[in-house]
Amino acid sequence: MDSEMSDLDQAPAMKNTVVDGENAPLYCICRKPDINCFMIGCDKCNEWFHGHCINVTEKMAKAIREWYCHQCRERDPSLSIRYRKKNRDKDIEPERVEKRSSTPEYKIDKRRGSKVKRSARMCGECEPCTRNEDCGQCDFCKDMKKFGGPNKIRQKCRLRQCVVRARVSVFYIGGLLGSFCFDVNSFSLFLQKMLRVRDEEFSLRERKDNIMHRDRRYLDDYDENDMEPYEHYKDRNASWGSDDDEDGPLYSPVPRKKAIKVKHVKRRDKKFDKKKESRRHKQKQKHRDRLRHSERGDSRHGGDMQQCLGPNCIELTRPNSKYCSEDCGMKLAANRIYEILPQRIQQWQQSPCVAEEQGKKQLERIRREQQAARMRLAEMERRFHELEGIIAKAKQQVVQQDEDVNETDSEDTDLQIFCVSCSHPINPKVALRHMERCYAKYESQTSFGSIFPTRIEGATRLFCDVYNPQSKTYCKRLQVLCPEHSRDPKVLADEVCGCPLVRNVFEPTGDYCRVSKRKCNKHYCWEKLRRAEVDLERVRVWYKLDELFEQERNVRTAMTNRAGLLALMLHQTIQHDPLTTDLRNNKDR
DNA sequence: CTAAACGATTTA
DNA sequence: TAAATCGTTTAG
Repeated sequence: MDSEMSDLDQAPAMKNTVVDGENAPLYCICRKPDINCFMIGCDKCNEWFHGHCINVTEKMAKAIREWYCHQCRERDPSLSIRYRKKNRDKDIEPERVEKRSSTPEYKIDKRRGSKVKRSARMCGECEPCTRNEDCGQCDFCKDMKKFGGPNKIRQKCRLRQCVVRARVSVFYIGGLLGSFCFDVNSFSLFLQKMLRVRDEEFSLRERKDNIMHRDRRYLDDYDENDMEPYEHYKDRNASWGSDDDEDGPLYSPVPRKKAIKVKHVKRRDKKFDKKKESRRHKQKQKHRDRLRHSERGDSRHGGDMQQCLGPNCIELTRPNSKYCSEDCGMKLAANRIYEILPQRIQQWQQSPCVAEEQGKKQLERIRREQQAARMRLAEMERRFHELEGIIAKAKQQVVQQDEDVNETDSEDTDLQIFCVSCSHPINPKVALRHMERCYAKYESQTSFGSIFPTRIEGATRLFCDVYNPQSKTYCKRLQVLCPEHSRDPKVLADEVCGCPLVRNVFEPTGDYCRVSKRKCNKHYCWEKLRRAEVDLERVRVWYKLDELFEQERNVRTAMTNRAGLLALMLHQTIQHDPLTTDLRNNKDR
C-alpha cells in the first residue's frame, strides 16, 4: 500500500506479546490493543496493523492478496504488495467494490484482509498435501463430478486434506476419523499436526527474536480446543484417556470461530480457563491428598482388611464390599431410614400438601362422574329391555291391508334419488331399503377389528366380537350393525312391520305399523336401527366409565406414591412463600 | 452445534 | 472455460 505512513520508526520492537495493564496484546505501529476495528496482517512478520493507522481500508484490503508492512518491505525490497487479479481495479474504485460485492460489509473477513489464499489450507509439506490423487472412496470424492457425484459438498478428497491447515470440520472428522479407515499413518499425521501446533504456539509465546515462523498467522485457526490434546499430553505425561481425565474428552474437535476478531477474546478465554483449570487442579490435588490420607489411615488398621460397617458388627468385610454380608448392609440401611424417616414424616405433616388436596378434589369429581355414568348405563340397560319388549309386542301385531297404507305407498313424486353407496338412481319408494342393503353389501367386504376381545361384564349384545383367524382380530362393530358377520333374518310372508307409530317424531301413539314387513318401505329395519341407537349410547357410557376408572387409578397412584417411603427419603418440600420463609442466611443480610 | 449446501474464487 | 475447492450460509 503506497499510501501507508511510515510505520517503521514508530514501532521499533514490534512485539505484540507486550501487554498492557489488562494483559491485552498490543499491535500495530500505535502499540495499542485490538480495538475491534479492521486490521491487516503482514505476510512476512505477521504483525497486525489497525487499518486506520496505516490508511488501509477494509475495501482496499479485499483487493490485496499479499501484504507486507513498511518495515519488512524496507528490509527486503523484493517484497511487494500483491493484488488479486480480478480485483486489481477495485482499490482504485472502492465504491464499486462495495456495490458489486454480494457480501455484506459486516461479514467481510476483517482480520485476514489480504491473507485469504488458496494455499491457506495447505502447508505443502505433509503427506496429504503432496498427495495428488483422489482416493475416490471418501464422501468428498464421491461427491465429485469425476466420480459421478452431485458436486454438492465440493471439498477436497479426505486423504488430501492438509494435516496442518485443513479446516477442523473437514480434517478432524473426516481426515482423522475417516482416514483411519484408509490410512494407518493417520495417527502419526495427527501427532504431526499437534506437534506443529505446539511449535507455532511456542514461537508465538516466546518470540525471543523477530524472526517469526512463517505459519504464525495460521495460529489464529487453532483455538484452545485444538491445543488441548497436546496440553493433556504435555501435562500428564502420556496419560491420554486415562480414567481420571475428567477435564474433557481425549479429543474434542470444535470448529474455529469465524475468522475475525477472535484473537484477544480467545486469549482472555484462555486465561480464564487457565484460572479455572488451576483451581480445578488444586481441588483435585486436595481430593487426592484426602484420599491418600484416608488410605494411610486405613492401612494403619491393617491394609486391605477392613471392618464391616454394619451396626455392631466386628466381622471383616467381603472383598469389594463395605460389609461382611448382605444382612449387615440392609441393617445399616434400615438404621439410616429409621433415623431419617421420622423427621421427614414430621416435616411432611407440618406443611399442608396442595397436591393432596387437589387429588382429593379430583377423586370426588371422578366419583361423581362415575355415579352419573352408572346411572346413565342403568338407564340405557332399561331402555334396552324396553326396546326388546316393544319389539316382542310388535311382532304380535296382525298385518292389516287398508287404504291409507296403500295411499302412502302409492304416493308418487318426480323426485329422483341416488344411492349414497353405489350412486345408482333409485326409486324413492324403495330408497331406504336399497341404500340399507347396498351399504351392508360394501360394509361387509371390510373388517373392523382389534386384537382384543371385548370383556365388559354384564353387558349383553354390544360388540360383534367375531374372531377373524386370518387377521387375528375380533370384530368391533356393534353386533346389531355388523353386516360382515350377521345377516338380517329372513322376513316371513305373514310378518308384520310392527314399528311403533309416533306423533311429532318422538311421542308414541301406542299404535303400530300394521303393514306387511316385506312391503313396508317406511320402516325398513326399524328394529335394527333402534337397537343400534341404544347400543351405541351404551358403548359411549362404557367408554366414559373406562376413562373415569383410568383417571381414578392415576390419581390414586399419585396419592399413594406421594410421601411414600422412597419419596420421603428422596424428596424434600421447600416452602417458597416469602412471608413464611426467608431463604437467605442471616449473614447474607 | 454440525453437516450439508452452495456461491465465489482460483487454478489448470 | 471447466474443474477444484475455498469460505460462508443454511438446515436440521
